[in-house]
Amino acid sequence: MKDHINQLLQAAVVYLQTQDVLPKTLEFQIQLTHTKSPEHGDYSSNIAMVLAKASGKNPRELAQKIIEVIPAHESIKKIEIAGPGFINFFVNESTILDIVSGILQEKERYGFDPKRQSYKINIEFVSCNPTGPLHVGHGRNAATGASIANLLSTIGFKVHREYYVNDAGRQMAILATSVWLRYLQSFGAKFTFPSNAYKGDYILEIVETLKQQIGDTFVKPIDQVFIDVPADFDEKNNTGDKEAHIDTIIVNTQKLLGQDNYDLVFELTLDSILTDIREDLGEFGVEFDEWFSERELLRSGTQQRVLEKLEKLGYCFEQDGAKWFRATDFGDDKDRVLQRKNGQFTYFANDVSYHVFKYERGVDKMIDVFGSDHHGYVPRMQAALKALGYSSNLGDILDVVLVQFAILYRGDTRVQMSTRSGSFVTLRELRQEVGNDAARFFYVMRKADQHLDFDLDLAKSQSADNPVFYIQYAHARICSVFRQLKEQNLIYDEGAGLAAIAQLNSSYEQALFRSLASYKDLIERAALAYEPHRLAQYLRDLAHQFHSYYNAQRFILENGGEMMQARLVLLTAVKQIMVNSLHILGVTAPESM
RNA sequence: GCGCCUGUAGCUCAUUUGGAUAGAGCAUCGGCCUUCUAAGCCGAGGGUAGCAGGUUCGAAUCCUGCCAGGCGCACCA
Repeated sequence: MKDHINQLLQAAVVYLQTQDVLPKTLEFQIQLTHTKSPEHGDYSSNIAMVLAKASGKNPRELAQKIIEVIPAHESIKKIEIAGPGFINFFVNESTILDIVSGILQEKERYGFDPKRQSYKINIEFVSCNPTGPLHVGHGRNAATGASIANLLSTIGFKVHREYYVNDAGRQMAILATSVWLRYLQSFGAKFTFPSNAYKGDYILEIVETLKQQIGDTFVKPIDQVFIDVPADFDEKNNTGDKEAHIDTIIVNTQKLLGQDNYDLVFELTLDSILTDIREDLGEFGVEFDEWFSERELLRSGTQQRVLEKLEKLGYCFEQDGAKWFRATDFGDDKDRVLQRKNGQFTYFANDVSYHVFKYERGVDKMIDVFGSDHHGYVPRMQAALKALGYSSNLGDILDVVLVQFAILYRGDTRVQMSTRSGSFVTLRELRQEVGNDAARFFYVMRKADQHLDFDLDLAKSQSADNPVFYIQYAHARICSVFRQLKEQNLIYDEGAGLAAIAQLNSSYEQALFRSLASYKDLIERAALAYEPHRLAQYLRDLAHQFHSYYNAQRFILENGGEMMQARLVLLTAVKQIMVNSLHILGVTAPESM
């Protein structure tokens, strides 16, 4: 319907151009929106106001001209000029019928546009270092990324969900070493645990697994571990170097264990943490198509290839023995090192190659979901891809979604999170406390780049204050109506309901129709803007409209008949849209509560 | 110092990418259950959109300058 009105307007303006009412050279774009209020009709366009100046007419006058050349159409009831020059379209009942029957037929696929299937979108999210369990910050990234991915695939795009596993690098070496040090402690070794090592309880669990496999065979004398190790950082005296301290211990660890045994500890540690993360996310309803390993990337040697390509293009230079990328040529505020003077590639170089990897798989769009503390990193990444000449017909080849951290509250008091002590609030703890549904919903109900106050008490509360329960309750009530229907041995006749749908003309029903009519448009906008919070907002509104309707009118009528069937049809459509929306957000739709 | 983000009702936030009278929830006050789940509904009060300019038919939204807060400015990852 919307497309149709769009075409009518387009044709009208072009026609006026041929009649010299409007300049022929004029470029314009029709804007058509769902209206906020019923008195403004169903769709509204501002085109007359936009073109008023160029036509030399006042907006209302021009609007009148446009309306005059729009041919009569069966599905448009009337067209009005309102306010400063809006053109408002009122559609008739057949449009409502189209929308409702469309929802009933297409069900969970409603809103899916097959034309988009040829577009491949790669979305990378969570991607946190496998050095420990996910905490509540990662949870928001996971919920946001998953919801965006669901939105995009719901409207038709081919979506590839990917987790980049940072399993190379120094942090992983520190982790594996931490495990071995705890292992030694468990056999009675006495020493001060390095300040920069990982101290979480999960390390102890990994140690237990390790011991089951290898017993005490990896035990080495503790004094050898600390041979030639520089002093650790001392907070009191502000002396020592925690980085040099741990790095030397890592070297000693590898020497004492030998490569094979060290690898065994490393792999076991990595595997155990990745398994945990995978399970955690799985339970949270977040699935990935691919877990891409950084080590695989390094083995592929792509960095060298990327470096050569950038060099050939003339975007590299050498300085102080290192190879640099001229990022400032592409809008970054500093040039960036790709290869250090010791020959090692930087994390940035690896990340560029990773994106090259993704691009070469044949994607039309890459999306990265980052914590917003990484925002400084975005310009250099985009600069590199621009330099490599990557483009897309979906706009920029890389879009970055920045996700702000969630701040946990228990009522009014802020829950302190500290990674330093090794104890923090994990995603798993959060899920256990408030449940998956509340967590998924709360994470995305605010704009991603906005700080989120996550109130644990509220998320747990089973009351009106809690938007998740409010929405789920609406769904459960609809299910309950149909249960009652069955108990009373009444039949739901969809055909009869659809035929009688024009009888639904109360303000409650009209409001619900308007919401249903705008759903498609809403998920498209939410998907393309990467803004799942809009859907959360929509759901709350839809639930509210339903609850009002529920309180005002009865659905199961004593004499049954067309009116009852028509209302049941409306409820079925509302229920379907609720289920679809909740599914996108990863929230369940319970049939009873 | 430079860069990015944010500032909307007492609180937490929306505002369909510049549209019509800036809307929800919480909190406060007042009503509605012998009828499909009261985990609900209806009503009331509450606003100079940080401040000051500018752009235009029209600004919370775009531009400039201040003020306040957050984050980032590594041959770390």
